[in-house]
This record gives sequence, C-alpha cells and structure tokens, in this order.
Amino acid sequence: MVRLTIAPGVFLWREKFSPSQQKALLDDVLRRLEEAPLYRPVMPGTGKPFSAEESNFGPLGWVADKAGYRYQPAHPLTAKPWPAIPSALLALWDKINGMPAPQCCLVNLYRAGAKMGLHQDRDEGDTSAAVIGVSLGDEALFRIGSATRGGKTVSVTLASGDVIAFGGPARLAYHGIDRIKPGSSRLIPNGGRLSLTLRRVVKP
DNA sequence: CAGTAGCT
DNA sequence: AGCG
Repeated sequence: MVRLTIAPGVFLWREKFSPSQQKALLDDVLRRLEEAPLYRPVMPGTGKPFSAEESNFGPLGWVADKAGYRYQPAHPLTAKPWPAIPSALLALWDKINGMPAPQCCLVNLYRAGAKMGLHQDRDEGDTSAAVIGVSLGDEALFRIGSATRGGKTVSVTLASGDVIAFGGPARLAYHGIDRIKPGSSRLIPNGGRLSLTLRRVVKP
C-alpha cells in the first residue's frame, strides 16, 4: 500500500478499502446504525446544530450537547451501549497503530451541504495513538493545519475507501471538512459521505 | 473569560 | 480571519 505524507504526522492511503470492501464495510456499518441511530448533535452553550449527523461504535462514544463534549458508554437517545466496532476497522487500526485497540469509532454522516469546522480532537485522555479516519461515499474536501489556530493548512480530497491518519506531531492538529461533493459516489443510498473515525480515549 | 466540532 |  502506498502511504502518502500530507504533512508531518499526517498520512493518507488512497482506496485502502477496495470497492467490494467498501460495500461490505458500508453494509456492516448500516446494520450497526439500526441499533445506534444517527442523530444531530448541538454545540455546547449555543445549541447550534451540527450539519453532520453522528453516532458511535465501541466502548465509548463521543457526544456533544448543550452541556459540552464528552465520551460516554451509551447512546444519548436510546440509552443503550454503542454497538461493537466493525472487525474490518479493528484490523485497520491494528495494522497502522497496533495495540491497544481503539475505544471509539465516531460515525459522521455528511449529506449534501454538510461540513465540519476546523477543530482539534482533544477530548481524549490518551493522545499517544494516531487518529484514523475512513471515508465512504461522496468525496470530501478535508483540511488540516497545526495544533494552533491560524496556522497554515493543507487541503486534500478524500474519496471512498481512502484512509487518513494523524498522530505524533499532528495528533492535536486542527482539521475539518470544508465541503462534500454531492453525487461523486453511488455507494451510499440517497448520497452522502460516511466518515468513521477511530480513536483511543483513555490510557490503558 | 471562553467562545470556535458554529457562523459570517 | 475573527466573532462575543
């Protein structure tokens, strides 16, 4: 597999999941989302809704509501534990990061027009492992900079099956999704992009 | 005084 | 880029 270096600590593998693997992973993800339905989080304080919809797999899920950002073991609407992380994603993590296993797989669904402002993944007590993201469906314009706001940023288009990882010097880099390219993939019913973000949350 | 995974 |  060809690993591209986007910036120090930021790596990209194009189509690391083949089309048939993408379809299998999507089916697995959609089955699990029946148990843990997507919902629309809101910003702490202001209550402004995200444009993306979210859910989680794994022992801990990242949630946002008026009270703040946090990890919790159960779905905020159903109160049920999050479904397990798909085995294909655990295998991917093991190849890139090794042990210990990820504790969270945040699922983001971006339909046409959805985006995600520049932010840091900094709600984790353990930042020693890289964050790993898998893209399914429509292409997205991803942007990543440094650990401080206002620094230089680089943009890259993420397509279905692509895998991005940022760790080490880039683990706390600001990053976000500027826009989705509607209709660029037929993988997801009704269109859109699913991002599957793997993270370690607490120290072993 | 932080806000900022939002918005203009 | 910078807001309140």
